[in-house]
Amino acid sequence: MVEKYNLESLQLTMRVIAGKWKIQIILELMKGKKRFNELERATSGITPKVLIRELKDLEKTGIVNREVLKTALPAVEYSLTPAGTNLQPVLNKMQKWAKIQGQFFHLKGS
Amino acid sequence: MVEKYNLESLQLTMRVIAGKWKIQIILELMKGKKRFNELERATSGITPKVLIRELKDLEKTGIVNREVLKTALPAVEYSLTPAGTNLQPVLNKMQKWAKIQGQFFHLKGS
DNA sequence: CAGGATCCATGACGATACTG
DNA sequence: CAGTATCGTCATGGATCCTG
Repeated sequence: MVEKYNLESLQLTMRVIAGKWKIQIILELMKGKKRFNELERATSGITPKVLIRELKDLEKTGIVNREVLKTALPAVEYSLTPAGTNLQPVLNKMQKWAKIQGQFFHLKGS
Repeated sequence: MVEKYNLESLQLTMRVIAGKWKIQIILELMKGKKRFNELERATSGITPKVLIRELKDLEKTGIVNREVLKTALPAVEYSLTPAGTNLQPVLNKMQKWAKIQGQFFHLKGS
């Protein structure tokens, strides 16, 4: 069945989870709350600057939640908002599609 | 239910349909075969160079099909491959998600 | 520990002009 | 009509170093 699409919201949705890091972070947070440095280690190779920017982006778009813990040392925990967990069906479909396309689907054979 | 995700294929899927033009083109082609200049008019504001590049990208990733017609004047028709039409469930879920997030979801309130 | 500043590389996207 | 060529801009991501 063909639905009625809103181009803008589709593009917005893409922007919100596209890029090199955002899905990685989201997948990581789907496992549960994570501290900043846990995320830093989990997404190997990311620099603090980029991680911060990505997290702020995800915060702005309502996908992750930021919580400052009142512990001895500064600590911050990130977690998914409902909007974030609602992304699962989207990712499921994407995953399914990729699996179906299989090996004849690969970028930059150029 | 949480599925097992493959990060790389998720990112690949995103890359394949992300950007300013690709979804527009795909949505247009979901209506049926289109000639080059039809696409050019449908995606208002695009320049030939960019449209070509986007179409080639979509061809490379197996999403669109390019067919040269043997008419008096040079004519080319583009259409979706099965892989292309298979994107519908993905877009449906994205659309649904965007709708649920509603107004409190907007980029760059910064 | 969490986050910021600065500088830099690259690729996406754009404008204009031109051609088989 | 369906492309190409050339040039330019800007956002994303990266490296390194610094700080409340």
